[in-house]
Amino acid sequence: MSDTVTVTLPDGSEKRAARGVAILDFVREQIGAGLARAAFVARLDGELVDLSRPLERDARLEVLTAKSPEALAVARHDAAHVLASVVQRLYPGTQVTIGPAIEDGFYYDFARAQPFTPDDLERIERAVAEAIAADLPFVREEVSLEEARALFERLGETYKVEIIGDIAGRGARTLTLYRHGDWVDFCLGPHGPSTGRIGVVKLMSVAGAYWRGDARNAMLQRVYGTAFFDRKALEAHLARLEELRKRDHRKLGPALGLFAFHEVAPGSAFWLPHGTTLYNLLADAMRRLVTRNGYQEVKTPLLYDRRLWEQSGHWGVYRENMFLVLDKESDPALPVDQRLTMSLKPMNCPSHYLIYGMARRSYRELPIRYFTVDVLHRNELSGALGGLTRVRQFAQDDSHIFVMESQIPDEVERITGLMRTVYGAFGLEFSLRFSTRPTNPADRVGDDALWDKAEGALRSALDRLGLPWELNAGDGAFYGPKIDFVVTDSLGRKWQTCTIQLDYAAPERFDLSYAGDDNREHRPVVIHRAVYGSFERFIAILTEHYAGAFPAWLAPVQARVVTVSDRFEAWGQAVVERLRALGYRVEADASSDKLGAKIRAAQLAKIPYALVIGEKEVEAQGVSPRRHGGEDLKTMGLDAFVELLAREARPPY
RNA sequence: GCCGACAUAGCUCAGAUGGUAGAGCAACUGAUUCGUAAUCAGUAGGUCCCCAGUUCAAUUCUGGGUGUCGGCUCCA
Repeated sequence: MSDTVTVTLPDGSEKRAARGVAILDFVREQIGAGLARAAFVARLDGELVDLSRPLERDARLEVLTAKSPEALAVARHDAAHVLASVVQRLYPGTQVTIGPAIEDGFYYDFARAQPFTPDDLERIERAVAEAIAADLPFVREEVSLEEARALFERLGETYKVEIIGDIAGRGARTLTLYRHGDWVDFCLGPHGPSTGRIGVVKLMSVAGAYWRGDARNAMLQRVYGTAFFDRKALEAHLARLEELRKRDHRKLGPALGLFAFHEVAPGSAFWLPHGTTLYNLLADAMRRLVTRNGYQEVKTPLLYDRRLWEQSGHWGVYRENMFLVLDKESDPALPVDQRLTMSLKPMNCPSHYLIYGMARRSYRELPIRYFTVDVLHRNELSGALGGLTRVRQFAQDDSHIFVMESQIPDEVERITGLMRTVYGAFGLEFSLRFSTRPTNPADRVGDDALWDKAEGALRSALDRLGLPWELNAGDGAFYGPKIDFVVTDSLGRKWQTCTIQLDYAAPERFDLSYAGDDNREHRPVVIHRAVYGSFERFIAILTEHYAGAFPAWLAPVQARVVTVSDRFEAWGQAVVERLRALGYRVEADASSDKLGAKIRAAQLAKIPYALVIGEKEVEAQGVSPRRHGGEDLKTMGLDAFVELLAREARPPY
């Protein structure tokens, strides 16, 4: 064996290195001292590794500095270790568990009877800063599982010992320890060179978290934090959080008169006049769109006998989430669960199956596409509720499409076209996620053969679309695999909204059929799909995406007339009436405020147009529109403005 | 549901070792008649989340409840 190895750098150049030399030494000697100082971690043949690792074989090497996002994730994991080390010093008896880097930061879960207080957090944060200032190197060591087990048993770290058991169960023979100072943890790594390289750490919050995320397990104390290589980046992150806070639909919604919540109906919104307008505009646009695409709107009952849910499978796997209703005519001596014989619908699907089954269907009718906007109820955990995004009552733009198997790819493509139309109209990017059968057989209906078929069909439809998608194994609905659309808003946040789900099980359960061209009965396949997802969630996303300043076609109030003084009220009123007569949503500011104050009020109400009316406008029988944001369009005749508004207020689909 | 924090005027927030509370904005009234992000003055507005308990006295302390917020595996 040669005593040198060949190292290929990202630019394609090759260098020879002594076998076994540490990456950092190689970089310093063969590339440059500057890069060696800036280096944080390395990527060796695609795998992130410590700079202290030796070069043992020919490999591709990439040096990552503080500029790379991967390095930041490593630094955050470093920060989690530092956090754990100071917590164990400050709070003896606290056990460590896991502490990964996550999007925007990291967390660490501690086993400790006493929760951390905000004061504790401050104290811990100071100690973390000291540990960073001490600039302790991270030292990697590989040990046998037995050694590791002995070490952590001696330290009394029962969770770590449990994890070692899992690792052993996966067939590993060794694991790696990382030390800084006198503190040790085992960890896949990699880590940065030393604590001093982490930069600045800020602890964000404390929270309870179940061990392994399972409510049957012990409650751990989770500390969330974030870390950045420099203070400016941290401040930019905090500024972004502040921007998110300002755009939060839970603040903007009530402030703009869109919706509100009341404690007597947790998880169910009250739609205020402005919000109802917005809701209806979205619903109307969707109705037009789907009608043009061959859908038929139907309305179905809200309350059903449990037999329906038993047939659909909901009673078995979804009952926890359903609102059950007591049958008052049932025998009071019976146990309560036997008297709860009705349920509010949590989904529209079974009712659409019933409609399908109400007539004999021919292959010539397919695809049959039912569309429903009905109120649905799902009993979410009280602690999981929040704003419009986690609610108990909502409505979907819900459809179930009955197709022949051969029609699946076309239909998926057609649905994707709807998604493009709608999301394009809002300037929302989306990506696709393919979710397959739930891992636990108890969480799904239908046998494996059906799942194989459904997953295969959806996958080939995906391939035909040619859009990039990622796999989300085990996250399918209980009745079928699905394609989720993940939307990215103006702040770069991702939201799961629309969905396409394939269902071979339901037609079996409901004995749905159609007469084929062979004059024999066949099973249709059901496609579940929603474009907005739920109106509630979609309006939350749009509110934050637009920061409450909706485009003219959606704005609850499209224009507000602001007069320079009340001498011009007559023409102001005439303008309001003319525009209203044409169907526009217009109001007047009749206060005795000065123009500047009225403009400010219109701006804060996020109304697309303030129509300034003074002497000039009365003479010209026109208005001077000022767009939200400040653009002054100068005086124009009322007809010219009507034309402008007509263009902008036209629904884009 | 579980862990933690929080709950004072429509909104944003002050406040008192336990002696029933204030500001700014908004609202209302009046004056002002004004040209693109705040005219001036006055008035009114409170079950200090709810229910118990302790106390001469509870918005404040204790207990229980409700709601909201941050979380509850992007698995060493």
